Amino acid sequence: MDAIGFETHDHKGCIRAGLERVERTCAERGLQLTPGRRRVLELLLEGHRAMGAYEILDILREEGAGAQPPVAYRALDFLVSNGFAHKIQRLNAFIACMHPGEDHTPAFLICRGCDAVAEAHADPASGLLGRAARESGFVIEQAVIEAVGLCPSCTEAAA
Amino acid sequence: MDAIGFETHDHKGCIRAGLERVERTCAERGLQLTPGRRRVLELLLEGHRAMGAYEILDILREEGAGAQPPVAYRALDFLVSNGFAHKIQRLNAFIACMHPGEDHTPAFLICRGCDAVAEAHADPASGLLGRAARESGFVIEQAVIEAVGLCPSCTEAAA
DNA sequence: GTTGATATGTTATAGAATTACAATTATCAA
DNA sequence: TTGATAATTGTAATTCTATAACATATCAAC
Repeated sequence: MDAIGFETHDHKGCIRAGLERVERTCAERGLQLTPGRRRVLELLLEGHRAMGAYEILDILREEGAGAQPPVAYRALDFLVSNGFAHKIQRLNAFIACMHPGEDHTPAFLICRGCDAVAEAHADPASGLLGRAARESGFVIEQAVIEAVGLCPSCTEAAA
Repeated sequence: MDAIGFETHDHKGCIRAGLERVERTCAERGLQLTPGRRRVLELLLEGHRAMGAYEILDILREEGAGAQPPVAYRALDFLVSNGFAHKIQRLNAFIACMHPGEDHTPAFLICRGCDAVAEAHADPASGLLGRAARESGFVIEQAVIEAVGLCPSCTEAAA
C-alpha cells in the first residue's frame, strides 16, 4: 500500500487494473492501444498524479527514443479523447482516469499545497449551472470542473 | 441587459455600468484602477467576449504604447485577482466579470461553435462535488467550472 | 522630504501546444 | 494477394502563452 493521493491504496493493483480496463475497452471499441499510447498511459498510472506533457516526454526520451513534443501530445490526445485520461487545465497536466470506459463527468479536487489530484463526479445538468443552461437554451456537451483547495494532509500541516 | 448572455442587450450601457461598478468597488477597497488597468477592462467590456492576453496586447500596441507581454498580464492579473474579470481556462482567454464586487463562484457556458461565453453561477459546495469533498476531508477554496457546448444560435445553425 | 510599498518599462526566457510534411503501418475490400 | 485508404508515427520548425528578472517611476504615509 502506498500513500498516494489523499489515501493509501494498493498501487500496483490499481495500475494493473487500470491498464486492463483500458485494454478491454479498446478491444471492444476497435481502438488501437499502440505501444506508445500504452506506455504513456502506464506512466500516468504509475505516477498516479497529474503529469505535464513535457514531463512525460522527458521520460520517453530517457527510455531511448528521441521523442518530439507531438509524440507525447498525440498519445495524450488519444487517451483524453477516449476518456482514458483527463486534462487538468489548472495544472496544464494530465492524469489517468479512474473510471475508463464509463460515461461520466469528472470533477477534480486539486490541492494547492501538494498538487495532489482526486477525481470525483459531478452532474452539470443539475444545480444552478444546469438551470442557467436550460433557461438560456445552451446545450451542455461537456464540462470541466476543477476545485482548488487543501487536501487533508496539507490542511493538517497548515494548522 | 442580461447576465446569462447569448442574447442582444444594451451594450453601451453594459460597458458604462461595468466600468462604474468597478470604479466604485476600487474606491471602496482602496484599489488603484490605473489608466492601463482601466483600459484593459474597457477592452474586455467592449469586446464582451473572451479575449487572449496577446490580443489585448496587440490593441494596446496599436494605440501607441510599445507594450510588452507583462503589461497585459499585469493588468489582467489585477482584474482577475480582484474579481473584475475571469480567466477562461479552456480558451486561455479573459472576460470581464458580469458581477464585479459581488462574491460569487462563476460558471461559464462556452460555445464551441462561436466561442461565445456566458457567465452563470454555481455552488461547488452543493451537489456531488461538495459531497465528495466533505467525505474526503478536502477543503474547497475556489472552483473553475466551464461547460462546453452549443449556444442557441449555433444549435440552430447546426440543424 | 524620506521611506516603503506599489506600479510600470523592458529584455529575455521559459513553458505549453500546434503546424506541416514525410514516412510508415494497419485495415479492409476487390 | 494486392492495391487503395485510413490511421499512426517521425521530425523540424514554429506559434502561442506566460513568467523571471531587474531597472525605473510613482504613490501614500509618516
